[in-house]
Amino acid sequence: MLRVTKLADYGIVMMTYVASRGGATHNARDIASEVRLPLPMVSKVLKQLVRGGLLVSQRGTKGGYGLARRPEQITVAQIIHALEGPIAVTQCTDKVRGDCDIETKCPVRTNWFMINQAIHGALEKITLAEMTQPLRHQLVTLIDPGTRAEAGTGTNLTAGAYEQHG
Amino acid sequence: MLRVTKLADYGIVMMTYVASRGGATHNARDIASEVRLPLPMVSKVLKQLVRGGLLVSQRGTKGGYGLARRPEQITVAQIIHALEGPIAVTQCTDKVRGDCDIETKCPVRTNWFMINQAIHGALEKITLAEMTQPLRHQLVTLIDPGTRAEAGTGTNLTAGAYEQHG
DNA sequence: CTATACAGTACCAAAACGGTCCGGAATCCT
DNA sequence: AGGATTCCGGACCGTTTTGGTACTGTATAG
Ligand code: FES
Ligand code: FES
Repeated sequence: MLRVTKLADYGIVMMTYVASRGGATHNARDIASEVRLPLPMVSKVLKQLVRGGLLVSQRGTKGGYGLARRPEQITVAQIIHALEGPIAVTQCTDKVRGDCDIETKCPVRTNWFMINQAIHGALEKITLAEMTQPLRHQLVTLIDPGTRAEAGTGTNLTAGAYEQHG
Repeated sequence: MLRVTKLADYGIVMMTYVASRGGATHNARDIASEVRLPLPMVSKVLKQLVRGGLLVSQRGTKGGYGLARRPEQITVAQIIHALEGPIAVTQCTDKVRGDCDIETKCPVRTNWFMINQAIHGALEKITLAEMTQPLRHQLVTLIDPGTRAEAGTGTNLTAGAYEQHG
């Protein structure tokens, strides 16, 4: 699965909606009806996004929510982080010590750490500005194929722009 | 979070252990004591790995588990798939139709799909052979920086205002 | 025939998820 | 000032998933 929670999913949809409407402020009710989600849920997500510093809120009659900064400065990683905490593929990648029982014996810890870093770095590079339109840049491979072996199983992306280096 | 379940985590540790010991067969009890996990859990994971076609099993007195193919042919993505189903970051990336309620209105569907593909492709490229030793190849970027917009060298989170309010 | 070791499945507690609700607090309008 | 509007901070709760265990059955070596 490797799931992201629905909260984060909703959050990204909502952020995308706000971003697509320029910088104007929208209240929760409008957003809810626009993205077709129940108001309480939308409200909850918006609150967390404010806490995460991605939106700014204005109370009162003409209140609402607006982006905290330019869409180019808001990344998918930040949204996920705001809604479900730090990105950590396993429980052992983030902690420094003592959490995992088999830690010392574990031969894959460092590997997970690097995989995690890579995924995080990837999500960090996708901005809201890019989400408002279908991604047109190429998604390329994550791993430097220095040690490719013969793992030539198919199902690759059509990695056209693939920069080989080293 | 973007978590992988503990089952998959255990599975990778166990697969790595078996791979590091060449192709010999190991029984569940040995593996359990070696990776320091309770036997029933280890047994459960191993069974699922067999069903997923990653291990082969031999019953009887001298039975045990062994790799189904060479470590270079076994990928992290395959292990995750065997233990927790197809990799799908959101619920809407995998299904073809009708699952999501806001589907038609959703502007980020295709983007999620590509992100998902990229992550899957990444995990598909990490083999067991590489997991047995600390990754020495470089993890590189996931996104082709062709259409970078003006995201610039940023990561400047404290960019301050972006005053959009009236 | 018997001990060993995997296979399948059912079961259960605890945690996380998804969603709702309500009493405040700030802001605007009259 | 007073009320209407809108966000804020929680608590709350049913359902699903996760993490882990147990038990019965089947194949195999000796
Ligand atoms: S499983 Fe926890 S450190 Fe490897
Ligand atoms: S959230 Fe389901 S299709 Fe976009």
